[in-house]
Amino acid sequence: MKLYDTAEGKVTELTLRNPKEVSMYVCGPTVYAPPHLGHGRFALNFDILRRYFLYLNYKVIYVSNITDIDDKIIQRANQENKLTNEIAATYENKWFEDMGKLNILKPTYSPHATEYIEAMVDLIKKLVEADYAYETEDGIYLEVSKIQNYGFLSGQDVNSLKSGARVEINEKKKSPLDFTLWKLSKPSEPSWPSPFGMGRPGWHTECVVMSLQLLGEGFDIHGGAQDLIFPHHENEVAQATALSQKFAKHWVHCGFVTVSGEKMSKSLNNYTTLEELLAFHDARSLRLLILQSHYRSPLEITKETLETADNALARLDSAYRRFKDQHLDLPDNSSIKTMYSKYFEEFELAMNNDLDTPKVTSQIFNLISQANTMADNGQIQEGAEIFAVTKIICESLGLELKDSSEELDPTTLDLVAKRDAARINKDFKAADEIRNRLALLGWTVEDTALGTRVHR
RNA sequence: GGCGGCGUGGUCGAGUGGUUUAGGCAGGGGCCUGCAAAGCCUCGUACGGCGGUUCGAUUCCGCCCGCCGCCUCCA
Repeated sequence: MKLYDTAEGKVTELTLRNPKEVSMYVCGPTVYAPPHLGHGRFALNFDILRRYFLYLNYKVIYVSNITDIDDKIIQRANQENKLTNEIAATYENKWFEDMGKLNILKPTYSPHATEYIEAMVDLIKKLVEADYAYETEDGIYLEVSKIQNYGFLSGQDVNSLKSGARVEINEKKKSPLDFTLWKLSKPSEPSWPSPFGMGRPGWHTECVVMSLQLLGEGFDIHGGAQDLIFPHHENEVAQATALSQKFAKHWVHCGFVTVSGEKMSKSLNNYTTLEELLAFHDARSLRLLILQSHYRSPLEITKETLETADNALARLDSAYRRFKDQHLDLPDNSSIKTMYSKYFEEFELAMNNDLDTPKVTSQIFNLISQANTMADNGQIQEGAEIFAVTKIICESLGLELKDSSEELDPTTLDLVAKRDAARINKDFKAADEIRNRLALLGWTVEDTALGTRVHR
């Protein structure tokens, strides 16, 4: 399988530490606010990658951290007059609630920063002892100039980094590029003991410690969104390098969600929360929309693009209803895979090419057309089998198809029955009136050879 | 200033050195249907600009224009 590797700047063959197992670390959220579409995208992109490994029968160890202590959490706690751990708990719950709605698999491990403080202190101690870190009046810093190859991940030349481009330079540091390992706390702030004084760990230290501890040296994939490449991931590498620890083998970064061409972010205040989106759209539409574009490209997520995805999804669901109603005896999934191996080969070929999910969605819609055409021509069984292929592919990407008529309530069922009766009596006026009523209730009626079908 | 990326038909969004098309959505026409819905068939010939390489470039190279990202916390 080929994946783009940020460090190499090109698509390369993915090699695994252990041939049957994939170890991946994906930087998780800092829990101080509800997740927005940008979070949804990266979580979905990496969920899709993970599920594809599962489809290929790899064992996947998926680690994604929860940053539950940092400046923003403290700030939020102060604003709301709450404890930092209350804020963290609230938004961690919100995170997993929304992730659940998006059908994102839970990480194998979700380590919390606050559970790894001792290990972080140990790492910082080693860095200080090895003379890679120094102390100032407000904390411990890593001295970047001592790191060989600093900048290799992000392709940055240390000398040409424009320090202080948009932020004030901290005069206490030896170099503006040096970054915090341990931040000494002010009296009112949450703090943990360390040989350097009471304080809290720097963000970049968290991820190195937790990834190496849970996955071990030389783990396979480290992921995140593109804004983490520099300095966050570069700084993680720097710490591992300083301690001669083998770090991630392969770096995967996904693109941003954009709003009118600009990055969606908290600071630009142009974001939409996942909750807001889910109030008006099927969560599956977001997944489909994300599958239809490449994970490294910027993606506009708007009312219009989501409505488009809603409609496209309806096409998939409608095929699902159609073949489900036939009540056919279909071969099991593994037989389907054998019988229609060429479609699965096509699927894998696309996915193996740096996750070409847009090509896969194109394949999915072509298969749907093929299945429908067959069924229209009386080849119901073959059509249903082709549809089964499609369904397996969709589900392997976390896209579940469903029949909304399963949610029918008795009142609606009664209306449907009355309309059927009217139609049998050729009382089309009455039948159409009922159909209009159903439409007002949000139900669309389909009269099919197998009876009346109603769906959202 | 350094590094990285983008500019595709009404729209979203892939991809590719050339013969036949990504795909979705929207739209036109048709079949089917009591009418619809769903489905099927069908129509629309696009790749920012200027050069270069080539038998041939949207696809490679150079330059230019426009846009965006990172160099601060950021998914």
